[in-house]
Amino acid sequence: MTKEPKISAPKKPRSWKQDPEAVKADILAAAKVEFAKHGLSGARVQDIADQIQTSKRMIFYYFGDKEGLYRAVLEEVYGSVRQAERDLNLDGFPPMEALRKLVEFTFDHHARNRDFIRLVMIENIHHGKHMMDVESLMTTNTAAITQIERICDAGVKEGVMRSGLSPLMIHWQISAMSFFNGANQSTFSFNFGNDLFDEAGQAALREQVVQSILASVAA
Amino acid sequence: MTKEPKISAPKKPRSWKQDPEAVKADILAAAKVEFAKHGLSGARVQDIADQIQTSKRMIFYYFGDKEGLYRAVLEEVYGSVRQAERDLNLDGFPPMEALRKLVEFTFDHHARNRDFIRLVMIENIHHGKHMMDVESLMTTNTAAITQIERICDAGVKEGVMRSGLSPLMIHWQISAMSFFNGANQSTFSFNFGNDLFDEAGQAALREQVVQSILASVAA
DNA sequence: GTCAAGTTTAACCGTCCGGTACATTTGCGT
DNA sequence: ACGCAAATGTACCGGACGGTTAAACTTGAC
Repeated sequence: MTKEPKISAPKKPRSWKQDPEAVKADILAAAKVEFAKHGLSGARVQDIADQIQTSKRMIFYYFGDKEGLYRAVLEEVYGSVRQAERDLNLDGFPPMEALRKLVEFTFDHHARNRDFIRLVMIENIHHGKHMMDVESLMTTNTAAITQIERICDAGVKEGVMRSGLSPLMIHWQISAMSFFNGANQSTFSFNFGNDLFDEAGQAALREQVVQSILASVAA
Repeated sequence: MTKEPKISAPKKPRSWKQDPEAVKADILAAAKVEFAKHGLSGARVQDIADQIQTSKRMIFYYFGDKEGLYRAVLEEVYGSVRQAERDLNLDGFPPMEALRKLVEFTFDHHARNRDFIRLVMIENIHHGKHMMDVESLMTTNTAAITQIERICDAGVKEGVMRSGLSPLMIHWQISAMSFFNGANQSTFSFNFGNDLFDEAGQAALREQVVQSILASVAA
């Protein structure tokens, strides 16, 4: 009842063999959960080690210190989000439909990845100072913006969207609402009730977000 | 250069007189800043005491423990926000204009109160568990919603707004964007550049938020 | 078989920090 | 003046926690 160890997928036998990559992956996965749950200072290195079949020592061995581990987690989660944005291809659809799909995708993606949201919240608490030290994140994230840019260009050309739209602002708006939905659920529902967060409420909210974005770009 | 003590406004002389209310207020003000800066586990009780003319001892004397102090801070900041929402009166204005003013007020209010935003972020990290223990916050916050409800009713009656609008969702949307603007500035600007956060960018963003809300309620 | 590099363990250390014990001072009522 | 309770100062404790030490084990190259 008290222990539920192991996270690693079945890879190498690894009973007592050396398999550093798997150990690192296990640590990273457990750390992601633990940092998302408790924040940087709130997370306990010992607790992370306890989650999996390894020792605290190994965490420092592979990641240097607690902040190094935290940075590795950031790198991983942001990397996969950027990848997801690159993979999303909406070029075949008419502009308004493409934009709708993009909003829905973003909304759903945030709803599905609460750990990501929490890690971003935590990083913002720290003024983004740790992600600044992650080399792979130093490049500006262009994929998400150019995606919207293409949609807008097409939309304007077809006469269904206003001209002079700012793809960056549109992305900001979509992110804002998708993010807030997960990030502030606790305090919002405490203050205003839980109606927006059951299944029906979330569906309505999602559609409302879509509508307001579409309405604000329509010609 | 190293010390900048005292926060208390000029009240009682309080050179070495007892003035518990002022001490409590000082502690609360310093704690608000410190918790907003570093989070619950990240904040140091000693640091809070160092900010003002008091000792760590007094903090535990008046607030019991660290979490008690944190709860007191939550109570104070949420209380003043709710008060601000109650004080805002837009009844004299035409519906669309009233809604515009409400959005602008909310956006600006969040921009001005970064400490509040950060404390709410922190409380959400903790799943809102501490605010649940604050009695004065146990009542649902109705003022903000009924305000919007009145505007919507008037708007529908005048034929300038759609019927079937959800005041709760509108409030959610306004909050989402106003909140995100302050909350995620660090990570957003790191990922997508700083254009939205200089003076011109903020003005444009504010207007964009207004426009998208108005567009989504328009008849 | 030997050796070095990589990997893992268990025990440990120093410090930070929330919280407390206890003495002391202050203001007020009488 | 005196007593008493509220308020404050000082010194300290105990445990948690990030990080380290030193030695052992595993593996593969030669």
